[in-house]
Parts: sequence; structure tokens; C-alpha cells
Amino acid sequence: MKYKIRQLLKQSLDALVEAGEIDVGALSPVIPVERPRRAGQGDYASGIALSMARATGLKPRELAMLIKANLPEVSSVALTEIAGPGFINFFLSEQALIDVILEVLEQGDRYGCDIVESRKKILLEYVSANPTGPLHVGHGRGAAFGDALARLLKTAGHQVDTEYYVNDIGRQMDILSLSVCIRYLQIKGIDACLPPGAYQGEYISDIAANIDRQSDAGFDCRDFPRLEFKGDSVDEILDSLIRQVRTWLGNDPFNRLRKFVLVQMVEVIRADLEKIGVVHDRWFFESQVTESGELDAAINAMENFGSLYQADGATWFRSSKFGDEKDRVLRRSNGELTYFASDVAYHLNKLRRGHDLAINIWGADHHGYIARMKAAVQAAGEDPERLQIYIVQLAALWRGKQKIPMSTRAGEFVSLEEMVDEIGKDATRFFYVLRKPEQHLDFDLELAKSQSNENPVYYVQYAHARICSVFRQMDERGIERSTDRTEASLVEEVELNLTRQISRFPEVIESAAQSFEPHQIAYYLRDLSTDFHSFYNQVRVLDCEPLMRNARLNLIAAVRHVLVNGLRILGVSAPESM
RNA sequence: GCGCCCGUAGCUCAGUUGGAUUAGAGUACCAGGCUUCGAACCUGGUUGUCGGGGGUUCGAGUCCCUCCGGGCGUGCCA
Repeated sequence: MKYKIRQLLKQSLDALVEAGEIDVGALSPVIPVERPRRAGQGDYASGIALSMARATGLKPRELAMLIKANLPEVSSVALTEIAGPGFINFFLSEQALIDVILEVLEQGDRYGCDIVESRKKILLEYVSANPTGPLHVGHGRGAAFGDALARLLKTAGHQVDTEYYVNDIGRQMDILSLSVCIRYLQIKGIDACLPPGAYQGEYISDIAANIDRQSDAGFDCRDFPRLEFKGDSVDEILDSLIRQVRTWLGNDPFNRLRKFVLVQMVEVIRADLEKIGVVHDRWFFESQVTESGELDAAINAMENFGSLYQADGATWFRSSKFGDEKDRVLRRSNGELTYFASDVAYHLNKLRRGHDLAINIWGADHHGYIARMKAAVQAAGEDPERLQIYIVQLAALWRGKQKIPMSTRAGEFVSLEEMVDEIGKDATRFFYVLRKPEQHLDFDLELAKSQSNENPVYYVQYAHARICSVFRQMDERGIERSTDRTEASLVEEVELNLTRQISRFPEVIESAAQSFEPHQIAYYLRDLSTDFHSFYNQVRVLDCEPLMRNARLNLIAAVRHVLVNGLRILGVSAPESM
């Protein structure tokens, strides 16, 4: 409908150009059409006359009158008017509103879907937390946002593949394995203790306990030597301990242990995500790019483009040439590659899989990486515009007035699993997605728990359950609903408001998908529910004369479709009763 | 110090990409509404120097500058 209004305006403008009333050069490239904020200002409004007034040399209201006079007449528009400084307001006819309901009923689950003009192939990477512990509530935000965005973009008509990138090699994995190893020794009755800086969470012991039962990673530790804490710093002690364990076990057994720990950890994370309904299409491991030679190839590519240089025994990437604030190390002076190096290879891999766009959702603690990553893909010969990186702000955790530190190593975090168990999947997801991603989130656990009953999600779900209940009553009373009778029976203001709200849905999806803002859907669903509850309290659906009853049944059937379609985008269920 | 994000009602947050003499929701508080389709709901009422100050123009919560306050980042860490 919005598109249709725009067409009408375009036709009018073309006619004016034809008649020599306005100059071609004065035409605005886009014709603004929006939903007015206030009632009484029509269903749609355009400020085109205001934005073109200067270029035409006419006063806004005069231009608006010219445009209005040249608008083609169509049955769906009952009235146009000029208001305020020069807005052109459009009032839809009642029949046009009734048609919206029939359109929703006809399209059902597809209403609001496939509305983009150009369909894109998108690769969306999100969460990608290091596999060193269960997900905490901070990760949950990225998960809920990323998943909702994926569903939103798919709904809008894009093709979306989702991916989780796992850093499965490197020092953190060694420290993790060491931690598990020490817990394993303790289980076996060997005297050993965790050094500072090791992972201390309970899940470490759980994994250690699984070693004998589920793997070939176990080992005979009767003669295991006493581990010595050698070194002056936390890091030196850790490195020394890792060497001791690796030496005593041998390389292969140590790698088996590491592999086992990784698999277990990934499984923990996968289960955490599944608990809130998040399932990635693909898990991509860092080791894939190192083993396939892509890492070397990526470095060679950057070398060939002349973007690398040697200094202080290390290999540097001249990222400052590409807009980064300083150069970055790819290979350290001790010969080891940095994580950044394999990240580059991974992103090149993504960009070469045939997607139009690769989107990353990163936590705010990574925002300093954006410039260097885009610089790197450019230095390797790819278009940096095809890599879009979005930042989701971190969640700060509070318990009442007290801030909770979130450290994975210390094991003090509040796990995502714990929260979902406490307040449920639907409330968790709605809570997260009710905030725009760049907004800081102060997450009060006490409040979240107490809110589980006043969370806005129940307001929306309740609307759905109520509608389902009416249809159950309808069946019990043996009433039939027909979509054939299209007589205009909806005259009450609450009915028309509700219908207008339904008609907005495709526009909301378009807008939300265009700006990557799933929260728009959440707010829309709340508004729709408000209009529904208001309607429901004011008129009777079943207890009224048959023609009107049928029209109202069709109306709420349409509302139900929209609620289901919208909640589906957010990954929230639409219960028939609650 | 520098870079990015944020500052809107007591609290938690929207604000249609610069629009409509009156800036909106929820929550909290007050007063009402179920013998009838689900009261997890509805109907009223109260709440603001949009952090402060300047600027841009027909028009600013929205854009620019500056200051104040909060968060994050700023490693040959991951």
C-alpha cells in the first residue's frame, strides 16, 4: 500500500513535469511516504512538497495543492488533504482496510514475507564465543540478536546462512586442557592443584569426569609426577605447567585430551544455544584454515600486495594504510602466528563462498578489531564493503545493587543456562531483543526473575491465546467462519485501528530488515497486542449479529497470523493457552 | 590522551532516518471496570530545562562544535 501511494505521487509529479509546472531537475529522487504519528493525519502522509519546495521555487502548500490536484483517483484512497506546513495526507477507504484482512487470511504464514526488492545471499556469523566455558548472559544477547536478525532477513526474502566460528587452537585451548587435566588427576586421587589463571568453573570438573566414560583421552596417572609451579608470573607458571603435562603425556595423548576437551566444550555451547532455540547452520573451526593452507595463502596474498613488512623480528601488516590507527602483528618474533592472522584467513574464506554479503555480530569488546579486519580483507584483494561488522553492546550484570563480575576463568559468571531455567526461553529472548543492540544493557537478575510474570512477552502471547480461545468457543458453538462475505461490517474505531495496525506489518518488516533492527518487530507486536486487547475489551466477537460476527472473526484470525509470524521472527513461541 | 557507544518521566526504554502549536510506551502511584467470548486484560488521571551550552534552517530529541557524566576499547593477549 505504501508503495501504491508512492506510485500515485510519482504519477502526479510526472504529470506536472509534463505540463511544465515544475522543472525535471527539481524532482526528488525518493518520494517520502510515512505513517503519521497522530490519529487524524491520515493513514499515510508525504512530505514531498516540503522537500521539493525550495528547488521549485514554490511555497510548500502551493506545491502540495498542485500535486494533490494531479493525483489519479483510486478506490482505495477515500480522501486526500493538505495539512500543516504542506503535508499531503492520504485516508484509505474502508474497503481498502477490509481488503487488508482478506489479504492476510489468504497469505497466512507468508503475510509480510519476501518483501525485499533485491534478494541477497548473506552469511551471518554470530556468537562465536571462545570454547573455554559455557555461555553467559552477555553471550545470550548476541545469540538472541543474531538469531532474530537471521530470521528477520530470511522473512524479508534474503537467503541467509548462519555460522559459528570456533577458535579451537592456540594457548587458551592449552590452558583449558591443563585445567581439565588437573581436575582429572584430582579425581584419580593425585595431589594437584589449579594454578591462578586456570579455568575454575564447575564445568571443568564435569568434563574431567567424562574422560574415562566417553573417550580414549584418559591416561594412567599413577606415576604422574608432582606438578611444579615454576615462573614469576601467572602466564609463565601456566606455560610451564602446560609443558610439564605435555612432556609427561607425550604429544599424541595430550592432543587427544585437547581434542576431547574441545568436543565437550562445543557440545556444552551448542546445548546452551539450543536451549533458547538458536541453531547455527555451520560450525567453522579455526583449525580448518590452518590445516588447509589457507592461512599461508592469505599471508602470501597480503605479502604480494606489498602490505607486509618485517620489524623487530616480527611480521607486521601495514593496516594503517587502510584506515586502521596503527599496524598489526601477524607473526610474532617467536615465530607464532597471532589469532588475527587466522581471523584474516577465515574472513577471506567467507568472502569467497559466493555470498553477496558477510555480516558479523561482535561484542563491544571487539570493536577495536573492525578497522583492522576490514583493512586486511582489502589488503588481500577483497572488497571491504562486502564485510559488515555490527557491534552489540555488552550486558553488565547486577544482582540488585551489586555488580557481578563476568570472568570466564574465575568461573564467576552467571550462565545463560541458569537464566533460561529461571525465567524461560520466551521471556529471555524477548527481554534481549526488546533493546536495540547499541544500547547498553544493565541486566538485573533479580528484576529479570521477578519480571518473568510481567515481561511484555506475556502480553503478546496472551493476545494470541485469547484469540485461540475465541476460536475454541466458536467450534463448540458450531459457528462457521467464512471469508466469502466481504461486506464492510467493521465500523468501530477499535476495529479500524486494529486493521490499520495489521496493515503496517510488511512495512515494519521491511524497515527492520533494512536497518538490521529486530527490536522493531518486538515493539510492533506490543503495539498490535495493545490494539487487540483494547478491541477485545470493547466489543463482543461471538455474541453479535452474524454478519458482524463473521467480520470480527476474520479480523482476529488475521491478527493471529500476524502475531504468529512476528513471534516466529523473534524465536518466541505462540501458545494456544497459557 | 585517543577511538567507538550511550545520556529522553522516579525506574526500564521507544521515538518511523530532519517534520505536524501537545515528545510517547511499560513500570510505579491514584480512581474505576468481570453473573456474558480468558482480569496475565481494559478505561481514565499524574509525570519531562530530551545531560549543559552554542551553531546549521522554514523546522532539531534527531545533524555539527564544545563541555559534563557513564560504558567499552586502545598488547608481539585471546
